[in-house]
Amino acid sequence: MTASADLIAPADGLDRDLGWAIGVVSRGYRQRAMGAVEGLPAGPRGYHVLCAVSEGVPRSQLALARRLGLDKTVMTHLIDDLEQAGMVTRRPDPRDRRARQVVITADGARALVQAREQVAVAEAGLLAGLSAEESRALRALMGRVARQAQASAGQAGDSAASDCA
Amino acid sequence: MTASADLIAPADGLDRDLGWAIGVVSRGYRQRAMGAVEGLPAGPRGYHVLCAVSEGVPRSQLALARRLGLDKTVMTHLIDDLEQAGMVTRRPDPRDRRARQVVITADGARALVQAREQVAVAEAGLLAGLSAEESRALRALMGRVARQAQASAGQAGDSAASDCA
DNA sequence: TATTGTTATACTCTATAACTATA
DNA sequence: TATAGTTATAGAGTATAACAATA
Repeated sequence: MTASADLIAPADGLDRDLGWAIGVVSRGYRQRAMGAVEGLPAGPRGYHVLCAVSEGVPRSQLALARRLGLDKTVMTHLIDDLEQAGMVTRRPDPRDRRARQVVITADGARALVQAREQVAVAEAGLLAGLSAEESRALRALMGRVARQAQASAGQAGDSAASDCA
Repeated sequence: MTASADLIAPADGLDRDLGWAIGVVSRGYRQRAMGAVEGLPAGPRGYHVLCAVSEGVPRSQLALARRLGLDKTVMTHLIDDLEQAGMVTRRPDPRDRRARQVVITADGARALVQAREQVAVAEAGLLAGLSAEESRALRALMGRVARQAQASAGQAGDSAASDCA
């Protein structure tokens, strides 16, 4: 730095700039997570799609897009990549010939298990400065804020939130 | 796992997928903040630059970039936009003819005060589902994680973190 | 030789519109 | 008329390399 010494506030004044903290944490997570899901196509987003696909009954691309808060055009490309990598397959919905059900393959399930482990490691690294209790508190609070944010953003949200971990 | 029904966790299992929550919260914040800083150029990033510029002694563009964890090439464009809007000015550093000091103008200071108020409103909206104590806890925890993430990412970080709010 | 700042380039993520085939 | 999916396009955000001026 050029010269300074008199910063306006002490170090903990950052607590009040939530947006700044969110941006930094988000970038930090993305960097770590990108390494963790290296084996998957489309990076962290492909990982989350795979998570959603593996959740329960096969869903349409549109249902997946709504679940993840993404646009359907984005979902097309993500499914393209995952299908090309042999991790999911598209099959026609017998009850609606417009729709396609997306199902995970054995390879996809294997890759997902592996990715989950490495993502857990990456998350732990990100929260390394926090105690176990603080980590739990942060996860819970962020989860609540995220659910509310998604509910208020995309009104067509599904019932439950992602359980992927 | 192909067509199962046995989900691993109930709805609150999302607590464990921190990355997902971070992404949703980050997007939600950006949407709200973009409206809040509408009067500033370059959106939330211009706002944060203006925050950093107004902090203390004038700093060089490179110092600002390091402080915000951005690349110096990004900083060039951000300062361009802010200068064109009349909110900051570049002036030569008398002690280093390579460097330029970035200082805030009266217009910039006025715009920043106004933006801060609206950003506070946006943040409050994002955390509307949390109690006052929970909000404080989340801000504190996110701040700690952010400081550590920035410290481990850009080793050349400054001493203090942003106090902008 | 290293650093400050600029420019140019490319790649990713995101947003939008237009089109098809079904309903 | 509305919906599921695809394609194409344009805009941000980010990362990198190359360059000029100065240290």
